[in-house]
Amino acid sequence: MSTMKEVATKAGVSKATVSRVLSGKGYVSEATKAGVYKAIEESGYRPNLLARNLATSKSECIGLVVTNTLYNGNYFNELLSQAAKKLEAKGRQLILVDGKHSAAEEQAAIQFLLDLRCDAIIIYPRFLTVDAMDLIIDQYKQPIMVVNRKLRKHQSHCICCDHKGSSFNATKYLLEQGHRDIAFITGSMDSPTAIERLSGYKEALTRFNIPVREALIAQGKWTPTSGAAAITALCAAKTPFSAVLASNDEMAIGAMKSLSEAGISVPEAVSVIGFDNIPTAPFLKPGLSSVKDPVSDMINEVINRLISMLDGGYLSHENLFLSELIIRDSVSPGPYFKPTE
Amino acid sequence: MSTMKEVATKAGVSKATVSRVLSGKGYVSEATKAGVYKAIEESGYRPNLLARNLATSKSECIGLVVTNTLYNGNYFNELLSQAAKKLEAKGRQLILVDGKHSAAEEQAAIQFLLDLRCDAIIIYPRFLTVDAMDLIIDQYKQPIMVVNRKLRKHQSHCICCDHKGSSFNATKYLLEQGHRDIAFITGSMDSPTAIERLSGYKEALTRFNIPVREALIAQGKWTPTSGAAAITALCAAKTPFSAVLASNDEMAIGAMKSLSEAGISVPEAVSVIGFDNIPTAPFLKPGLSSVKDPVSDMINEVINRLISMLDGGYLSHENLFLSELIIRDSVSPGPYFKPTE
DNA sequence: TTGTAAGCGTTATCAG
DNA sequence: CTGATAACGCTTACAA
Repeated sequence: MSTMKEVATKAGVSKATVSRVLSGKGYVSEATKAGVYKAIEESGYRPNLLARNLATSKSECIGLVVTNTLYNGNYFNELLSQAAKKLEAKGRQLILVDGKHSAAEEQAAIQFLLDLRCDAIIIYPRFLTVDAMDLIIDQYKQPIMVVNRKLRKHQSHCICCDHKGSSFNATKYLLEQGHRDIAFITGSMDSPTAIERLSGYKEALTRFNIPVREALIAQGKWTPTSGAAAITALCAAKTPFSAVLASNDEMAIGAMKSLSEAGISVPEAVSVIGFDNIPTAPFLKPGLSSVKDPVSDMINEVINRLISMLDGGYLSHENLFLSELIIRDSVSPGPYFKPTE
Repeated sequence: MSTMKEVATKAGVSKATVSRVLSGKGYVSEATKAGVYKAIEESGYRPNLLARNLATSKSECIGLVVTNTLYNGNYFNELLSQAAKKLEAKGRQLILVDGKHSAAEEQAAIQFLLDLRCDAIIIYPRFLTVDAMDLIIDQYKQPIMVVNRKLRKHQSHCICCDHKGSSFNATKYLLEQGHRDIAFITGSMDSPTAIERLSGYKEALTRFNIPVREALIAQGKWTPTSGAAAITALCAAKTPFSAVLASNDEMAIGAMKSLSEAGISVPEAVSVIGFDNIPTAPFLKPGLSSVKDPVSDMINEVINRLISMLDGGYLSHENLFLSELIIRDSVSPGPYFKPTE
């Protein structure tokens, strides 16, 4: 592949002139400009970004780090496509790299992006602690934003969804409809999101003076299969429930399947609410109610903030986003599943 | 951030020695090695990948180009997570870049990766023609593999799924079950995949001496909503059908919803088959049959081939993959929807 | 308006 | 075993 030097000699000018033509910086006469373009055409020249970025210490691209274990599910899709579209509109390239399976690898992925001199970085962390991230942000000058985790030190470098609040609201809604026996399916408990959602559920019960019963809480692992299994476990526990709050839509879908196989109709006998709002969920029959996670809004905010750090512009300070409850079918406290009858 | 030179002076050696220690190439005495490591620790040194890659013309990473309009749906998730996991196992980084909205931008994304000196590139094209891609492969020395498109010239640089064959098989299956009035929901017709699936359907009908009726073919756009709309259109056309073949699962799900809202039970009255096998599909009630697209197998093959081009190793030559038909509920020719009765 | 030359941070080839 | 030194391809003062 031909280099700038070759273009230069072919056009009968110096490298510097070619560089000027390409970057649009500095004065170049129209005549030589034309000559340079011609030479570029003829030689099929392509700039070497490594060299360019090395010389300038920039790259016009923004990195995103996500663990490959999260490369599934609607949440990730929403995150990725929003980020890409928004950045496309801002004229920058998004590059996604894999955070793999450990804090060390997640850290390495960030380093990789940093070492590539990405202009800015977005982290959707899975293994790194908030302290580790605070440290990284301290260490490097590139703007870094963290999604879905509340940093201790660099508060303006993170955006969170108030999972606890959303979960609280969903539970409160069910309580207000008259439900008193509400089962809960957790996510993987090594995830902060799962923990927050569980605590929102517990807090709402407490607020309504309803005891938290462990028999009504089943462990899930975010997947449809685990949601189905949770229902099986719940039924086996012989504690009646009239509603189920699942920590995500995939598990809610699995739960619905399991319920209907057990001969329990949804939503007549039991109301099911999930989180995240996957695109096919509204098409389930019977309808699944859902709590819509505001990923797109969060990503928008993240990118706006990154761009303003880069360009220096308006900086909003909204840090915490709340989910929106979407009720698709009537959620009633009606006659419910009583395995002990 | 400190450079290699700083580390070198701090350790009292030359840059070259530090480089040797880091790369493990060449002999370095244990004593100096230790000194270098100590200096690295103390200075928090990080290698500059731009410089390294510029000097070596490699990057230990593999690029993937996909248009952001495809950053949704299960197919993409499967593609991405397989690629990441497989590459993780092979010790390389996957980096995804956005092909955006046109052939030019798709081309630019490839150039970007090439210019970053990615070791190899995987393209899941949306806008580029096969000829354009054949040309690119000619032009650059980096190994490039194209997924889901049959190249004219570089046959060993592409992997395809036989969408026509799969669709043919699914239709054939329905025909063998006794179905004679099979409706078809297409994907977006600007996509080769959509065209192939439609032609497989038509060919199967023809093979069974059944006329292709346009009234039984509805246009979809890959989304659940468009699948639902297609059913509405089909019903409005007043042509009875006993089975529906939808060009993907999302549309099949939408179709099922629409059917049941119209009071038509699935699968008793109508059998529905989709393509691609999304994770929540098995949890739908009633069950959705599906044709599983072998994305993971294809990606595996792509990466194996890429790695062998890079390392020089065994090179298989399987080019064409066929989907697997997954029947989840009985597909019977039973009494069916007769809007004209 | 254009050319020269000094970086950018590595690697790699030679000598020593 | 280690140190100079020349690349790698581009940008950017500084001169001319």
